[in-house]
Amino acid sequence: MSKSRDKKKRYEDSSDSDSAEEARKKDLKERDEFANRLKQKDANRTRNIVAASEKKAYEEAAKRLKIEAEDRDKMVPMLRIHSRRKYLEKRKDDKLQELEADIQDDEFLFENDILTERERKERQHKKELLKLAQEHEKARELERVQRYHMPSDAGKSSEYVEVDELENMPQSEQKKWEKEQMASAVYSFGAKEKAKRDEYELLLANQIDFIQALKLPGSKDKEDKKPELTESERKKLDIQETKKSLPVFPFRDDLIQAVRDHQVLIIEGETGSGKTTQIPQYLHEAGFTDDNKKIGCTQPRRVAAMSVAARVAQEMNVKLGNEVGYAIRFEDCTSERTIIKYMTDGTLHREFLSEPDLQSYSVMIIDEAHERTLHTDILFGLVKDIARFRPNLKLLISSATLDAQKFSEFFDDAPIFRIPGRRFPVDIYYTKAPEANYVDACVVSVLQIHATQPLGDILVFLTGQEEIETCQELLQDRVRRLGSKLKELIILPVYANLPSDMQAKIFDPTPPGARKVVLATNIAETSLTIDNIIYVIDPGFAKQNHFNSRTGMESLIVVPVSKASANQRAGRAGRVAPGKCFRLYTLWSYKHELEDNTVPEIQRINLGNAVLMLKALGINNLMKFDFLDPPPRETMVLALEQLYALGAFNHRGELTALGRRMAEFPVDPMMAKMLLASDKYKCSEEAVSIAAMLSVNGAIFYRPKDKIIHADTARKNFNHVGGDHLTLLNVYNQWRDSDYSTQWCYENFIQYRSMKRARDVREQLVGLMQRVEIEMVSNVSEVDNIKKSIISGYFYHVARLSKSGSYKTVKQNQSVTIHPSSALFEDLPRWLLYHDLVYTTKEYMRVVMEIQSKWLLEAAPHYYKPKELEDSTNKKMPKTVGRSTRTD
DNA sequence: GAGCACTGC
Repeated sequence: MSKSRDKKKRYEDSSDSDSAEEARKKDLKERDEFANRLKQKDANRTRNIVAASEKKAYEEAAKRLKIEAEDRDKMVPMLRIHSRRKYLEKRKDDKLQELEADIQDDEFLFENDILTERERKERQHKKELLKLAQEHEKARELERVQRYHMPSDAGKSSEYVEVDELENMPQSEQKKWEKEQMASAVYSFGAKEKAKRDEYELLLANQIDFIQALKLPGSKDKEDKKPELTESERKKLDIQETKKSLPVFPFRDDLIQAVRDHQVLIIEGETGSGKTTQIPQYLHEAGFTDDNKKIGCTQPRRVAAMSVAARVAQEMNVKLGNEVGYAIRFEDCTSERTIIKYMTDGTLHREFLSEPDLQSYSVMIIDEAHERTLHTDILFGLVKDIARFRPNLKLLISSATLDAQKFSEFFDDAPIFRIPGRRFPVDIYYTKAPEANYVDACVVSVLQIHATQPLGDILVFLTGQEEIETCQELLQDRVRRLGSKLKELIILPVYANLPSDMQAKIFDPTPPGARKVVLATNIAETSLTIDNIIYVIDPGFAKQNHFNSRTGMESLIVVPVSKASANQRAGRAGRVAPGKCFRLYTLWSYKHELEDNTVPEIQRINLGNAVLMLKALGINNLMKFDFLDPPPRETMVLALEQLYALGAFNHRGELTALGRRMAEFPVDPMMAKMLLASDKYKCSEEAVSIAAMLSVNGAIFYRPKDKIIHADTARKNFNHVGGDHLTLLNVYNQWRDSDYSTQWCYENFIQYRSMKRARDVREQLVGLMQRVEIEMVSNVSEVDNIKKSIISGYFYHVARLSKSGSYKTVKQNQSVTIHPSSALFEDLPRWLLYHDLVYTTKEYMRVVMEIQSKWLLEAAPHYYKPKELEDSTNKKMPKTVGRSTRTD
């Protein structure tokens, strides 16, 4: 800690002369001039993109929604059965140790600091997490697998322990319904199990307080009366009928009035209420789009923004992209005529840079606010601020039930407007004792449901690809052994990295008499909605990314889910009919061990880019920015410190001309700096390609289990002596020379989907380079120049080989290792630049390249002092290290 | 000698 204080002092010492003051003034002037030029550009830019590129946008949207690249099918990784479990086990142990160490570090390093309430809570949360995980392990060691059983016949219902809340429940109808459900469930035990039957009990908890489905008014009569309607007329009528049948419809007039009366309104509504599609239309009909103003609505996901916009355009009988449009990254499907605009939250966040007061909007709706993405969290603070000086701007914050009160308080006690949803009740079952091994428990549960419960598809939530594949294997094996005793069971995996055509299989209708089991990651919690799911199995775990601002290291840990998340999962069973959710943990765990809500993203990630953006929007004191839940102070300090070191801020904390340019790029500040520095080194084409390749996280090289040797050989052909950055450049350039061929990717074990994405990112970056007035020039042969522009951004990420033969990061003195996938894995250059640090089995540097220490002085003279970069290992390297050092 | 939950600009 004292180290960082020294650092700060040093910055100040180096910049307090008169000439520095003048330079500062000049820089600020330049910055403002640049900002003005950008404004001018934006004003001149015609917004009528649709007219020119409507067809293209349509095609692209269709393509994106459609399944991508057929030949990815061939690249599907073969099932990785062996040693997967072992690997998982090993990693879990490591993660546990890491968490433990983290807590110890915390307590040691910050022992004497006065903790804020939040910091104290965070520490407490970590401790509880560790305790939980350890207990989970203990239960496993016991190997006494106790499983819950399916509901038996009604006569035996006294066998089930009723939970207190059930008794408190006022509606006896619920109870009655429940009994009926129990009666309909038939459970038959195997002969062997029958003896044990009495040992088991099912813990039956209360029903989630879901709102009973509203009845759809029958539209059939009316149709019969008017058989002479044309197809399109009937379609129109159907749309009107559907609109009227939505739960939000009866609230139309009250809602419009409430928006008129209040500037900020919190909309509390379950999914399926129709709020996302209807509210913007109501407000449009009520005249909120007069005077050329727009209604905006943000969504956390691209697909949602696109599909909702398409739906609303259809309902309003207009062409998508005209009156109703959407804007997402790489695609702007709006025009000057657009009055209802759907967009992703990140897009609106970016839009703030060119329109900081949202002047063109009369209403802004922030939908799905309870998901608490980084972008919505920042938008909260921004729109709250704007609302103060734009009294005619209406804000609607729409959220699921639990958070509404919190949002209301944040927005100065804004009124809450409640809209019922349309969802069927879901019975929740808990296990009596903690499950020892939840993958096994999932398999057993699936089979029990399949054997005893009425038909209906099953959704199982697991943490990742590995687990899903293990579970799939186990299930297939068991089903095969049971042979024809059971009905057909179709087992389908789904996770984000699965090729889209494989993903699409989960949407195929289940054949009559069969049952579908979908093994999914969190992707099925919000992003994908699968129809006909009646049963949900929830082990209660998920993977979560954590950023440690002290070490700058990221790690992915399996953690218990939150109550909100568990309820969201359960809700997936009640979309088409009453459902059942089997939780593989106890009611006690649910009540006492699960957090109410998932830790918001803003508290878990590196904030470099977010901080730069806010600064570019003129928010000067970020420590006082109005966050709904503020990020950890340390993360904030690290971000500010890095931005200062990069030259985005001057010593007074003001945004510099460089910083203003950096903010234009939707990338990490270090990468933005690298891109801007490429101008000086005349290699902007190369820098942009490298940046694009780095932006698709590590999913470039394809390495199927059965073709490891081929894949590795193919990969080595791309290796560049200069390091992994240049290897990536090689891959991109060769792909480009192949005319972006899919066949080329297949032959070279490269993932086509990732390359396509890199190309999209690259195109966008090139556009932005032109926007910040940088010429695109290519200079592939000048490798040192390319490296120098990378160093200009990433000088913070440097490690040096120590005497002991291991690497230490220069600033944090953290022990790190070259990742085995690196081209330099067997090489041990004295100075290394790494792209990122990730903790998996060890502390790894991913994507590294060799550098010369004198380049560091050139790139960041304010940051490194010559003394710091003296080689303490000037003599020969220890023999054990082997060949080394081509440095300096 | 390796492991990528999920979004998004």
